[in-house]
Amino acid sequence: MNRALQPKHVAAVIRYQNDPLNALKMFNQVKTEDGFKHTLETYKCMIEKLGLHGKFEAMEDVLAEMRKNVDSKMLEGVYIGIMRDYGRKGKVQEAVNVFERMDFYDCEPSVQSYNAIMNILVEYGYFSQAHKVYMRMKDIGIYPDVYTHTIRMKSFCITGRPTAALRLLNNMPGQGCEFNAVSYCAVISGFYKENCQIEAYHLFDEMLKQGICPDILTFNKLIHVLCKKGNVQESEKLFSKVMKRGVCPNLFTFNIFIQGLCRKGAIDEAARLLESIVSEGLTPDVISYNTLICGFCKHSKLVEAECYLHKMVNSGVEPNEFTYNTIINGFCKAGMMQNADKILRDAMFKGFIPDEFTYSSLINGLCNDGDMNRAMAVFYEAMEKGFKHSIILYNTLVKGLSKQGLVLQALQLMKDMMEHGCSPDIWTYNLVVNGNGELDKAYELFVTIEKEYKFSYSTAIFNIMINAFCEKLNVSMAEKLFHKMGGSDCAPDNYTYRVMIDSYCKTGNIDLAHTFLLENISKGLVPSFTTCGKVLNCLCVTHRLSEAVVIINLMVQNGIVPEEVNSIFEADKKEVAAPKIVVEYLLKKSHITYYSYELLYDGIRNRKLDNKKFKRSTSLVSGKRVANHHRHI
DNA sequence: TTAGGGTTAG
Repeated sequence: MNRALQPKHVAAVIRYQNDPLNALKMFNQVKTEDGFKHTLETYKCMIEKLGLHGKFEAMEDVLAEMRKNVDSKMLEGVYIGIMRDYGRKGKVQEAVNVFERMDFYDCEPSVQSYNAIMNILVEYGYFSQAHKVYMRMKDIGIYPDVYTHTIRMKSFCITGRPTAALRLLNNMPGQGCEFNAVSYCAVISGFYKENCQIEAYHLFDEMLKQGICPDILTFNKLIHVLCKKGNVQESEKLFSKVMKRGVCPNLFTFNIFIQGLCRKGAIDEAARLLESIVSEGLTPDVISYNTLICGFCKHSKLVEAECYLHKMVNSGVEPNEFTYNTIINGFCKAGMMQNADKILRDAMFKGFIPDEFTYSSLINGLCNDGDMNRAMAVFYEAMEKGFKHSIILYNTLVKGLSKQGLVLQALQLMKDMMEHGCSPDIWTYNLVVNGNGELDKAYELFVTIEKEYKFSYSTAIFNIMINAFCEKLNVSMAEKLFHKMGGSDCAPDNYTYRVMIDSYCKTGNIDLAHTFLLENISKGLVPSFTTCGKVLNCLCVTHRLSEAVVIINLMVQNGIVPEEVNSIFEADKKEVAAPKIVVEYLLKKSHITYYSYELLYDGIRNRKLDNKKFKRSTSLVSGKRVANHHRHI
């Protein structure tokens, strides 16, 4: 009979079923149908549906069953999909596990799988792990493709090194990969992110001149970087260029521009742009309105925000939870709690269920109003509604209590949260300790927390305190804490050193600034150019030139150099040029004064180089910088 | 759906 159930029908039903567990029920039921067997297609559909909805346990069960019935070699696509699902939900370890077990289950990962896991690692900031995957892939003999390179460029851009990304881009053709608009735009947005507008625009131009033009999707990503900074002008400049090449804006493009105008503070212009969308043959959607409403709220134009809430409803666009939360938060921030309440009630009448965002806005607003009783009531309501592990809700109330000077209650809340299995984070400590702005009490409190509540301290918590004292130029208290760190298990990190060195420079204690910088470097931490520059200025002003030159050389030895040094491949040239380049770079970026620059420039030239010491160090320059960078992650 | 698109809270 030809009427038998076919896999493609089953797959279609799974796809159209909204509830993943209902789909699973059906999936299991059809197994009992006479003569029916699940295929790669039906398994894949089922796994995709469960993964998309985060039903990972059920998904793993189906996967285990699939392994018994489908040839392992065919499963790479399924594994990649599962990695993506885990990645989307932030389950990075689970994604890695899937990747690591592919071999075991007799499915050899190809470049696609390597790319997939590398991308997840980079997205979540595990740069050194991503690099290890890359190295392993090369060791095995798999060739990286244009995706691999783009992911690596993205990793460099996220870590603020667009020049390194550019070098990668330029090397691609030599490795048998043609670059495309996506790889170009990754580097261009990397430069924009770092405010290197000239370099970015130059590269954009170069791309177009080569006949490579981004499609609207790639272009949108690029201008989103700019618009998030409120740089609409530059976005428009790029926009007119691609328009000439036949690229058409879509609704995403408009929404990105609306966001840019709002960020820039040109809300009325943003509103006009929204109105003009229709004349382009498109229709503003809920995100267009939400973005604009958010803009009005951020600029305290609550009347206009509410006006657009009504406008969207009248145009047939249904507000969603973003809309309500945005406008409720707007009213709460403005101290208009009654208005917030009215919107909330109307929204709930229409079926809106308050979530974490709503509760935190309300608690924040009530605290600012000084209405602690209601704030607590809303907080406990949220706890009952199932937000027991919400660090943000705890922090919101901790902030409120601390600001009102109710520090003991804030501490009690901190204790409660720990008892509920929710660990306080840096925000919590910061709020409790600095919340009421009375620093003299803060130290006592710090000690109290330690003794009475037996909280385990971390470097980050010490840093909060040290920074607070340094900001008030109370260096002796900061020192006291710094030494306390040595007595506990919390090692000072780069941030601790930066803060300490900064305040020594500010208060004119050059000896200690100098000592701390040397200690910082000797511990293998990498101080920033800014920090080095500050100490160098102090040393130069007091004519301690030889000590300053030693620091420049230490910077070179430890890879604290601008990118261009790494592009010098000949060791001899590098030896001579690196200190000079460092000094010039420090001046260019205004880390040192012109006075210091002149002294240092001569100092370097006149100093006889200790060749042995130098030779040993320069070969480490590029490698060490990367290693240090990874250590911070 | 292997790299590349828009909105909310401490």
